[in-house]
Amino acid sequence: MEFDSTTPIWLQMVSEFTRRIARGEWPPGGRVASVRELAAELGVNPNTVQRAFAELDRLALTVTERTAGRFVTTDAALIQRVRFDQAQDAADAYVALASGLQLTLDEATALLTQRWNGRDHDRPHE
Amino acid sequence: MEFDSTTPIWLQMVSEFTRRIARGEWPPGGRVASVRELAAELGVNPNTVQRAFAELDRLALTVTERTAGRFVTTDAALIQRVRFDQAQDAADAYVALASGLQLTLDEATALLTQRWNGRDHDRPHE
Amino acid sequence: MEFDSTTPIWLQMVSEFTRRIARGEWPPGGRVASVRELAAELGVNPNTVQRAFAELDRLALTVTERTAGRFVTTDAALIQRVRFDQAQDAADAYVALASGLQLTLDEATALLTQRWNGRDHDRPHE
Amino acid sequence: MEFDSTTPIWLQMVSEFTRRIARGEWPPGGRVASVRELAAELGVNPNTVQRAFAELDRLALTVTERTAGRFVTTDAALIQRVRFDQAQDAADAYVALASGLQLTLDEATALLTQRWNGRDHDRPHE
DNA sequence: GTGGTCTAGACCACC
DNA sequence: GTGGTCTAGACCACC
Repeated sequence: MEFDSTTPIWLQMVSEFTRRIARGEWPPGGRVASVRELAAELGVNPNTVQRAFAELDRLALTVTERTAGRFVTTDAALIQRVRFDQAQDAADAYVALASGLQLTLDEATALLTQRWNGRDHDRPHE
Repeated sequence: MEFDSTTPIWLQMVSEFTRRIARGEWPPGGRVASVRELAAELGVNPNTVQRAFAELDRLALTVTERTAGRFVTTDAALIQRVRFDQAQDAADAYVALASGLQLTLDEATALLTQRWNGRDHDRPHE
Repeated sequence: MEFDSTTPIWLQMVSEFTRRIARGEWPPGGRVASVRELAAELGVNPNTVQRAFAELDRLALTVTERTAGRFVTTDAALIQRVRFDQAQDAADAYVALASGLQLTLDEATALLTQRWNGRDHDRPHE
Repeated sequence: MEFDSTTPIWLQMVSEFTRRIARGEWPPGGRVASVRELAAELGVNPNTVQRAFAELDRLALTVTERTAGRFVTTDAALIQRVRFDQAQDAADAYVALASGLQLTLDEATALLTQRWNGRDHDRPHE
């Protein structure tokens, strides 16, 4: 994970971790790596990771069990809601760009279908 | 226009100006503001703007006429091609995000239609 | 029972035990658990419990009978007086907070009635 | 302001500052002392004060204006709501104590009235 | 080992 | 000057 310098790192981490939960990369009920582990892995201070998780806890996307660690929520409806929000944001971005380029909805839809079907199922690397 | 610090500014300007041409904000055959003007407006060094336009000239998206200034190409096919590339990139981004969220094509299409129809038609710009 | 660190523990125990007698949780004439038992239960040094009871004995709220153990007073008037003091302290605290919040007496009374009637009658204890 | 050691300092500050706003000690629209000033005054680290205000900002009880400082909200309805919550908490505490002492609502009300009318209007010190 | 809090101090943008 | 972020490192409770 790379950070851009215009947004606070902890906020970027909130977005990234939310995305991982929405995508199922961090499955419901699963244990997330410890604050210290993630800090080492991402090359940031544990306090910064802590701050990000304080927000995820507040959003109830993660729950903390004092000594056992931190876990992804098992609230399927909440995860579904987040997943929906993420999808909506993605759709809005496409709408903004496509309509800015003077595409019609039909053209935008056709293009979507074409790119969807032709997409790389096994991208070579990165 | 804001710049992120991870990519050279001139490259970000190439993208931005290309987008303006693709969207018709800079109409075909229209005169482009001078390097000095744009540099002042964007708060960057004129050399940086110059470098961006060197690239646009190379792509034939702009043409420089010694004394008269710099103009957007009138090559409709080229503009169309650029517009198409931009739309394709936007579609690909949506495909990547939506499929990452485990949406089906049908869901992605339905969401696109819904957000398209419900979008702000007269956002106050920003 | 939890202790805060700003006041001597034995003093906090005096308050707590007084409260129990005033509330009737430790009924008049009833035998009080031994110093050792209470110390173990509360996780404190027996000497600390002893000190608290020395004070309760002094206030005549408990009486020690050499061999039989320690008992809550049967002096109904004394218990009544203590109960009254406790109630008064509680009322004073409410008065201080409510008047600090610029409530009128009428508002404070109305709120009291409302909260009294709407309270949990069978809280699961905690 | 004194801190007890059982609750995080920043949380105690949230409570205290909320109380000040509810009581009108920090009037609506008024500027609050800077993070650095408050930290010095309260003898804590500026980061700790910052953390408390992050929460107040989140609750919209304060608003931050980048360079000018931080101000109490002018949202009268919000302040009213907070004031109401505080009063409710105070009433609940009284209800719990009084009912625990086996008082009837009539007794609790009578006691309230008595202590209200007899209260110290000009306490000598502290 | 786990998470949570706090301090000290640096640095940033914005004015 | 203002608020905001981040690091380094200590210390705590809980197991």
